[in-house]
Amino acid sequence: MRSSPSIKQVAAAAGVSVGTVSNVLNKPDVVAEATRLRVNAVIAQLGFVRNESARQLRAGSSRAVGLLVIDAANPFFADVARGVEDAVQQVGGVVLLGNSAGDGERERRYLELFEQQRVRGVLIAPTGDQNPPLESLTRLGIPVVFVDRYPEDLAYSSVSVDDVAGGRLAASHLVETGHRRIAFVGGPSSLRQVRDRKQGAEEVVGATQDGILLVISTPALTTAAGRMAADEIATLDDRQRPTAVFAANDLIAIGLLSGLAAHGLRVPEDVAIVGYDDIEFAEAAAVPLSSVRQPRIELGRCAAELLFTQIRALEAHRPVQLEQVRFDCNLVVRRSSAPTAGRAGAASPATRL
Amino acid sequence: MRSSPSIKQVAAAAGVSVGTVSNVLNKPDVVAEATRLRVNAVIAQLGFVRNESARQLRAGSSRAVGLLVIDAANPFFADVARGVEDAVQQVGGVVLLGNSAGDGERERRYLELFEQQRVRGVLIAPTGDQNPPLESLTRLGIPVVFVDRYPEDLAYSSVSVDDVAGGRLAASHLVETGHRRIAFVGGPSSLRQVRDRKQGAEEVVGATQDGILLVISTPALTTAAGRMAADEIATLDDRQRPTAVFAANDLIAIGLLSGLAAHGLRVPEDVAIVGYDDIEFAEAAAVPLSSVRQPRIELGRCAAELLFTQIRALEAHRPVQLEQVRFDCNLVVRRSSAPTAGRAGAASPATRL
DNA sequence: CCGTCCGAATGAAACGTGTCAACTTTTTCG
DNA sequence: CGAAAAAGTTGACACGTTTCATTCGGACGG
Repeated sequence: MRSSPSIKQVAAAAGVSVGTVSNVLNKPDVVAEATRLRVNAVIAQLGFVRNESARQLRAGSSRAVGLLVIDAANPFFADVARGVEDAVQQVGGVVLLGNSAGDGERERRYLELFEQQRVRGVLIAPTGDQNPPLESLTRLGIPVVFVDRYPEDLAYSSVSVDDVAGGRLAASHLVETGHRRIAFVGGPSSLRQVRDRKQGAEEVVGATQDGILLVISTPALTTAAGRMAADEIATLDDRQRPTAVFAANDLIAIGLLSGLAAHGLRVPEDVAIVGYDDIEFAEAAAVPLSSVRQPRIELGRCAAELLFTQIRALEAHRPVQLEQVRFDCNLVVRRSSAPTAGRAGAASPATRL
Repeated sequence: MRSSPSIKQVAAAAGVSVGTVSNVLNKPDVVAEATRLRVNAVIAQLGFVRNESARQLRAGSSRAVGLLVIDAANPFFADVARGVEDAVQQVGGVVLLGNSAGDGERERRYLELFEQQRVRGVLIAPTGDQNPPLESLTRLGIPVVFVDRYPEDLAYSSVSVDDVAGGRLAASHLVETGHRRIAFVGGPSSLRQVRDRKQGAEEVVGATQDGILLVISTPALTTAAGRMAADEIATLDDRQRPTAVFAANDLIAIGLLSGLAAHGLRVPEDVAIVGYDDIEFAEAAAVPLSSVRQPRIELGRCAAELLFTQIRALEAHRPVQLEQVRFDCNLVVRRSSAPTAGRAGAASPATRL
């Protein structure tokens, strides 16, 4: 057999009209029990599968929500996606997951796809510097919510974490434990997350008398990039080398960890490290990683909720209320940034483990 | 504005017929240049976005491929997904990613969704013991390829790795480095991957004179489950405790690692560990993890290719050739299973590091 | 000048579903 | 028992696109 029977064939086989079959499918309570059972039996027997395209064409709305992330392989976004999926499943929807891989072109292609599919709404972690092309979506009446990014023009709802504060948190910790030569490792700087975290660190380090912040740019937020950055750090002579690194991302941090180890540099004795995101693997890393924790799953779930309220408002023809939700982040200190004997922590009373 | 103009409105605005607009969209070369430019201008000006549902309804085929994995948060499957996505993108398709989370019910729901969407094909890493309900798909003429699972009835194409061999590889290594009390940690046993890996280990351990394989079942292949298994191992007294563990999965292995450390047990001195998958984080783990490496991305890419050949065959009304591709796996030895002084490795000449 | 052929454009017919006013049957109640 | 209300069912139309047989207007060859 090649294709599913249509509603019409089901109707014929069950001896009812197409309208009745449609009702069995969508409003089972308005059709008499006997009829409903008979139709359902025929449906099962014929192996009928409703054609979602036709449904959508007629009904004018899909059940899908588009989610576009920067890096689907990053456990941080995997967790965000899980939060989104949980929330969307609960209301009977489905998630179309796109991976822009930090590439504006791929981002654009996915958005176009979402438009053509007439998704109910879009959740996006934008990759580029300025907003991606979303006008077309809004013209179609498709609401958009930013994830992990605060839209400076406030034209969209958003769920985010204050990355500048996170950067400050990480840098303060390093400064307080006695570090003065600190490096920031991350990139590309087209990512706002990266810029904000760096800025936070700059503020803190700049406020010290003698602190200095080196910046090592990477092409992406991956372990491979972290390993390359480690090579760079290792080539510096002892006086130039930072005693601590703030990585824009746990993947970078983990790459640094193994890269530095390969060069015979110890963490935290020679170089302390603080990462960002507190992904599951941070705790289990070669040296348990200090990291700025974000509520990953909650971030996704909340973004989905925000999207739902917008969708409901649109459907009820009520005015759409934009909303900016900011979650708190907090620092989880582990061994990778533990104070060591050689470098007394100014603000930490206990200097040895 | 609320909804995109239809092809009809574009046609009216451009002073042509709908058929011509459709041609501009799909066969630009059959329409005169002047007309084409004019129509394209109108499309841009009106912000027309093609309705994919309508296209699909009429054309009868979608451009989507369904991918259903057991755990989207597992970096192994994230990499498989990347391989799939690469291949699908190349031919202008899109991927619908589903996460069964090891739950047969969710698996069923996603398959139903894929059917309703009339996806072009389905790639599935089945969760349950027997085959998931795929008859409906084949009835619809939607080809299915198994990923990371060999279908014993050979009713579907598949891309997999010989997990029994992988299990033997891991266990042999442990036996050769002198271990006799070995534990297998993993579950649920409804997963064939788990059963096969265990079987491979059993074969090897059973072939020794004095070897013994403990089995510790876990509810899932997650770090949390690994940590719980570590608790169990830690409560055993020294004589009962295995000197080595073969984890069904790197996530389990990483969980074990941190769990054992929390109980003061050293890896590999007290307990050696070998994992499975060789995910990116295995190398960077607290103790670099020995692991059975699978070609993750290649697995996904190959599965997609297999699916494409089936789709092409179906479209050309040629008979479909099923194909079973098996990739090799190999063992990557790192510190977590390095031989230690206390336990001379029978087959390894150097017993100390 | 006629017949042919060719590129270009047309317009109507599907595709499978949801909707809804209209119709029929059954139930209720005075 | 009959009228009115309720419950159940019908059938035609619309959604936006693709497809394809048809038409149109010229160019070309004889």
